[in-house]
Amino acid sequence: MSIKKAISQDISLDGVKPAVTKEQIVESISTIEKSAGFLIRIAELTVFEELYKRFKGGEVSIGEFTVLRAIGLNPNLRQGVLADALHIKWPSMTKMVNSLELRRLLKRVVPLHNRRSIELVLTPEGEAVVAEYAPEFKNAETEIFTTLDDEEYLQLENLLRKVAGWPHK
Amino acid sequence: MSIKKAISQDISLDGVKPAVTKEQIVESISTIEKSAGFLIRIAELTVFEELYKRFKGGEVSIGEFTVLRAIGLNPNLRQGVLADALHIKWPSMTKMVNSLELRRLLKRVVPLHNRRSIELVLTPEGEAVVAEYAPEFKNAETEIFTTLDDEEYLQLENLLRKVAGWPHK
DNA sequence: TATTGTTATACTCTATAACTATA
DNA sequence: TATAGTTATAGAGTATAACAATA
Repeated sequence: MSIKKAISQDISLDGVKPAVTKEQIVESISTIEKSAGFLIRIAELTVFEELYKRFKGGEVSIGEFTVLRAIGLNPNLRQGVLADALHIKWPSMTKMVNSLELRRLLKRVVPLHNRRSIELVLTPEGEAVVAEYAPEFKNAETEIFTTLDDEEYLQLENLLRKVAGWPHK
Repeated sequence: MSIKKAISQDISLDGVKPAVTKEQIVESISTIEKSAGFLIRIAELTVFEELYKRFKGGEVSIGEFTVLRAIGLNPNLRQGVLADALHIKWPSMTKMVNSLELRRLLKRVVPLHNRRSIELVLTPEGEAVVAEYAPEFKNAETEIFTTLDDEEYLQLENLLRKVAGWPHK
């Protein structure tokens, strides 16, 4: 149930005055939301829930799609570098890459000049999966950010880049 | 290892030309980051990692602190309303509240006018925990958002509110 | 019959440390 | 000795459905 639905139901509960009024909730929100860190968490969950709807039951998870797309954009990206860039722990990345390799969506390549390292490339099947789900991802984004106009979207993007330590304007 | 360290190590690897150059990484970042949804995820992980450092080994987890603080700000908040507001599933909230109640940090109160519902209030011990960790949380925020000036911080806050569907300007 | 919360189960994700192979 | 990745393990968090109590 959504917070909005919960609130509207609460304030009309059986005609009895509720313990928590809409005004109290909004007040609490105003207080809690002073923390941008908290808001990032809530926004992230909002994004996840929207993406989850579109990816569940599909061929790849949201995380797997993100990894595959990153590899598609950066063929021969080193596994550890990719893990660090996406904030995925190395053991988790190993497991994910194992699974994706078993499903023939990517290949591990060991370069001659440094046989400790592993580079990742998509198979044609992997590229097909990226192509298939990219529109879903895009549509989810459109849905998530409907409340922002173009300028606000770009502003948000740039501010988040700064927070994450990525290149920005 | 941080992405920056990984990159700097990679490009100077044994004096051998690496398969992935810094320029390629930056290029990939520029492409991937077109997605604000993805960036919210990365920013959220950045926030989490900073908070995690400060909360690990402590009396409460980050999630528990967030719940306790919300209850402190909103005494007698209904359990389900709180769960929805924080995007925590009801079964998870039940388990967390069980644990917090066992540790005497909060109390469940069943109101007379609706004995299905459960209201939450902090115990004095719970209030002490909130008071103890609130500065840690604040300091983490300061650390996380050093790259933003005051105006940018407020902008980010407002944009995230819009995305999350919370009240905004 | 709808609401509120709990239980049970299975699954994913994560953190951590110990390990192998290579440089 | 340092780097790159893997394995093993234990814990936290989540989704889902079935359940009980109350309205």
